[in-house]
Amino acid sequence: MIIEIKDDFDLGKIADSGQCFRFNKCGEESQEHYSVAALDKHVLVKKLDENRYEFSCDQKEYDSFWKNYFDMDISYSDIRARIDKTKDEYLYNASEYGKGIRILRQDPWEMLISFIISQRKNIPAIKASIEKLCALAGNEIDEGKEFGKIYSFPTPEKIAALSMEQLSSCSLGYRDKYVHQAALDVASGAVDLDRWGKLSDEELMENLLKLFGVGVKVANCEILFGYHRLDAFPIDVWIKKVLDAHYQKGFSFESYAPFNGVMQQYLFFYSRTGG
DNA sequence: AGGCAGGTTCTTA
DNA sequence: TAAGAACCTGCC
Repeated sequence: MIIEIKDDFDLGKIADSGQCFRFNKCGEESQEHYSVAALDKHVLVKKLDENRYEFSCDQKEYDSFWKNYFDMDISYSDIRARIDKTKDEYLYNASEYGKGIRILRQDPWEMLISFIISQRKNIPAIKASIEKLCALAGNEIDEGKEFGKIYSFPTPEKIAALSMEQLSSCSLGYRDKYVHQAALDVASGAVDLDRWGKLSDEELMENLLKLFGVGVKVANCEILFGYHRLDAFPIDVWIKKVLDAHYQKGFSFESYAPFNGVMQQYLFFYSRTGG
């Protein structure tokens, strides 16, 4: 089905923005489209022209899932408009360069595991580990003729039931015990990620930091990408370089609240692939 | 071959 | 309480 999207929406930039790991470009140059997997859903999205996109799902699934996943109720062009070129030219340039990025509304469980795995790994390695984990413990949700089979992201119960040997086979390295413990915590009910969504920012951060293998950076990624709290500002090596090089007097968080996380995405994407 | 990659935990003083 | 080392694995 065809969807008209007028706000910022660039699949390639979203794919490279580091917030999602099951987003893949496929097809020929002229027939380019993106394969997107989230939890137990999968869709192909193809750009037809400036504002029109073809989704491989029906209207019902778009309305009930993907519309929310792509965060279509928020205007990212309005958020970009808050940036004053005369006050922060670097951020302005980053936002122009990253125009089209949106913060996806992803699942807290999937994001928690994904970002625990992400530590001290590069993006291709993160994606490879997640795909192995999905193939090992997820369910087949799409036969994926041209791009390989697509599996759902495993439930906490499924991961909790894996042996350490099976987890190791996903190239998790020393993170295998973190993933295993997180799965046990959630499957047993000791950790209730849905309920955590109702907590204050401070309480949510406090709870996340108690999890084995979760430090400040991973917790902030979970808050921003898993809970879609757009003011969270994860500081990784790339953002640290940006802050050191361009913000010695400090980044003006107060100017962009409650959307500092969106600014973080522009800075991250710009520093990695642009200037 | 040695260093490093979207960090966190563990060990020392 | 705070630095510094250790950590899996894969890829230059």
